[in-house]
Amino acid sequence: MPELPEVEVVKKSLEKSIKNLIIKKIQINTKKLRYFVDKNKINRTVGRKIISIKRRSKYLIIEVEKNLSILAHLGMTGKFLLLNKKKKLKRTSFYYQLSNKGSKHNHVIFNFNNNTKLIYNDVRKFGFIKVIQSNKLNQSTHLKTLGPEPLSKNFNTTYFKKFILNKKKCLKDLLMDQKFVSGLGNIYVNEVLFKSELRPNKIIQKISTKEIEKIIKFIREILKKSIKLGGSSIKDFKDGEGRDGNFQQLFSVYGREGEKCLNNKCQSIIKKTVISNRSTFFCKSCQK
DNA sequence: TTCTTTGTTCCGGA
DNA sequence: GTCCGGAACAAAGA
Repeated sequence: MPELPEVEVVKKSLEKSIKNLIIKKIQINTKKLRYFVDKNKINRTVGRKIISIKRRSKYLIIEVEKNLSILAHLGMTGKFLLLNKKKKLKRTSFYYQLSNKGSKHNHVIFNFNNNTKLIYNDVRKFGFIKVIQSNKLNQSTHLKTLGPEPLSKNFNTTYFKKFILNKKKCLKDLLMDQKFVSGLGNIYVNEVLFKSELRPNKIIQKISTKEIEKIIKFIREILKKSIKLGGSSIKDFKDGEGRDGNFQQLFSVYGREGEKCLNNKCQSIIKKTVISNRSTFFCKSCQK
């Protein structure tokens, strides 16, 4: 699943490959992704140069000349793929190989002035691509309610304490709340709570300052490590190979129901439960 | 056929 | 008004 680290890797990849290129043509092969695909609006970017690539939470923002931005979200299975002039996959900005079977899910294809192409491919069609005026991005429904970036200085102990005042949620729901901190998804929240040795269903009013510090520390640590690995695995990417193996190895609890806890000397088995309709994995011995 | 999976938005109830 | 939890959304594999 594309979570914050994956989107960050995509951003860095696109910064190297499509910045300063001019959009020559856009092929749109679907009427609807997560939302209606507005061909007219998207086509307004044709003829304009790409001036910056940004990430906010899990959103990717491709800014073009004259106050337009392409806002994209990868949803569950969205990915950007880059084709060079010989139509060979030059570098994927995400971890799936583009198979022949997968090409029917190439929904939007950007053609650039140097004959390279950027393909938006999405099997589940749960992602989206929109074009918005750059100076109105922050007021868009998608971005306006987002909390601080988890890797920014604004996300700190003081902020954490202030936000949870008079709130009743459990810890997992808090970390999943994009208004609290933006960009953490189910997988990383499971991982952070395991490392922090805290129960997902712990009531947030019962969390100590030390525990808050631990949570923030592990959020930063896990995200940074994942960004680093994502980057290296794209560099080492070879045709016909996904990066599934490497990617999965990162997880300490997610998807490990029934398996032994990975902490030293712990003999417990990882449990699975459901919180707010999301799979939740934890060790009942290590997480208090 | 039904269940599961993902993140965001929307909506009803408290 | 505000907070919170759950449903809906697309699509496919088990």
